[in-house]
Amino acid sequence: MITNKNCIIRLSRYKNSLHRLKTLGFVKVFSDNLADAVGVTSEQVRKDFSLFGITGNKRGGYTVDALTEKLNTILGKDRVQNVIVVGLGNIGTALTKYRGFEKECIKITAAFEADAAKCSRKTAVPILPVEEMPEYIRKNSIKIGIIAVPDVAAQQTADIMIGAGIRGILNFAPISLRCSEDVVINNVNLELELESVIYFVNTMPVTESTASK
Amino acid sequence: MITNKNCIIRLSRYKNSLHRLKTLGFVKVFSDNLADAVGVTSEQVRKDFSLFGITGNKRGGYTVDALTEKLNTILGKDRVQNVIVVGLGNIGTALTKYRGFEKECIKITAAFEADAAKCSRKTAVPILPVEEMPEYIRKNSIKIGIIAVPDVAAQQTADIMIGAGIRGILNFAPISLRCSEDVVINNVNLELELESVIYFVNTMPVTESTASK
DNA sequence: CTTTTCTTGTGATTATTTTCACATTAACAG
DNA sequence: CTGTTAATGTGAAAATAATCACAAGAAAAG
Ligand SMILES: NC(=O)c1ccc[n+]([C@@H]2O[C@H](COP(=O)([O-])OP(=O)(O)OC[C@H]3O[C@@H](n4cnc5c(N)ncnc54)[C@H](O)[C@@H]3O)[C@@H](O)[C@H]2O)c1
Ligand SMILES: NC(=O)c1ccc[n+]([C@@H]2O[C@H](COP(=O)([O-])OP(=O)(O)OC[C@H]3O[C@@H](n4cnc5c(N)ncnc54)[C@H](O)[C@@H]3O)[C@@H](O)[C@H]2O)c1
Repeated sequence: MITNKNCIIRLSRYKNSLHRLKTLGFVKVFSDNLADAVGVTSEQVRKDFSLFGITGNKRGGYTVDALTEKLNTILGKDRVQNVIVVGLGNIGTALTKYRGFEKECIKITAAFEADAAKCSRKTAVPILPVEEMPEYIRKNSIKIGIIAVPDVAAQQTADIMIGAGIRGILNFAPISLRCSEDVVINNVNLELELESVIYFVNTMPVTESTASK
Repeated sequence: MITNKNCIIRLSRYKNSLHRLKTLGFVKVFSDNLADAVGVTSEQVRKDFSLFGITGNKRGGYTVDALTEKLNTILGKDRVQNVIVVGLGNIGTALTKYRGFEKECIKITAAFEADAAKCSRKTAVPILPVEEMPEYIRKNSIKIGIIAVPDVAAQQTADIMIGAGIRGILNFAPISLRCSEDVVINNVNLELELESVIYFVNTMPVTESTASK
């Protein structure tokens, strides 16, 4: 089984690039084209494909449509993936309003809030009281959830979600969630991402091209 | 020079954990404590410290205050880091409103928008016309910027930012930005992060503890 | 039909990151 | 003061990931 997250992320990027290449009129692509589009080497592209048994034509490259379909199947984009959001603050709202998920077969079916004043069943994505979450997860067999609650509430929220059947979590709270091995947790810590940029900028040697600016 | 991003992210995590441990009354910590808090091994903690010349006491561990200070210095948290945001839509607004950056010495000093209707010099963080951005960057020696504009505008925005002196970018647009080697780009692609969770959930074998749910 | 050209697919190699294993030493107990 | 214990610090080893190098085969050219 492939456990390399970077590899999966690259597959997603290839898929996105393919989409752009198709709109440019490409019918076939070479590993070079994808490599350039994504910013990796062509060997990396072929190696990634090789891991998933994706084959092309010697000298003929890959058919855009066939490749797209294979990638979509691998990435679960052949069917709609239902996702819930917990915590309708700044981040939760941004995600819920974002229209870009639809075309990726990701559907935010409901949001859950502790603050009753923010709840409403009339919005495009219903905002429900967090107490209803476990039942909702069970009834709708939801497997993926996004945590956008304050850090102090995050672990408890995760426990409830997992208890109800959630198997994968995208977590925006700046803490390391603890859970059993069979649940996937992907932590997106924006402060850390920014801090890492800051570190590298402060550390990087000043070169000719940046010195005078 | 350390180029391992994961290592820098771990340093940030250690720093955050230290803060929590201190509020719990810890004066000294062992590599074990930090390892547990962050979810890595204690060897990893010591190895990371070793790379930066951080030393503790045999049998005595590390003094919380001294360690915090060293980490803060390495991570550039000994002084305020000024950052700008470009694109005041869903994500840009969420980041600009977020109060958690302050305590991390990260200050969003201004936001820039193409839509004049969204601009205002009276908000807590001024929202300025994007035309003013290059001048602002130069005048205030801004080195770090966040891109939260639609994908089609992202590369152009990056070019303008870099041209004016920006050295590091946190990019939320779902495209691979191209730039010279001496600029740090950290791409946060939320769709990809979610897709990777979806992939692993769909792929992971169903175990005893998850089967019945 | 034969040769040349171009691109895939992958084993081998190299590089990077993590883990192991243990020498070292400070603190403590007796 | 001496032995024991519990931690650090770091080379060596292992695991993981990326790159290299090239055989193989399809398409195009001659
Ligand atoms: N906004 C950002 O730019 C940003 C940046 C970095 C990290 N984060 C992190 O992301 C998370 C969300 O940030 P935010 O700015 O959206 O916060 P926020 O305070 O705006 O929103 C949190 C929301 O969660 C709700 N909530 C609280 N407890 C809950 C519970 N138990 N169940 C359901 N809902 C609950 C609150 O009512 C609120 O609406 C936080 O952990 C924050 O640290 C946010
Ligand atoms: N919101 C999300 O949850 C989410 C999720 C995944 C990816 N993204 C990506 O993040 C980026 C921002 O997303 P969003 O939802 O905030 O979009 P949005 O459309 O809400 O906001 C974009 C903002 O940028 C402004 N803008 C456009 N061109 C500009 C320019 N050249 N200079 C300055 N400002 C400009 C627009 O006026 C708008 O206010 C997009 O690239 C999107 O694909 C967002």
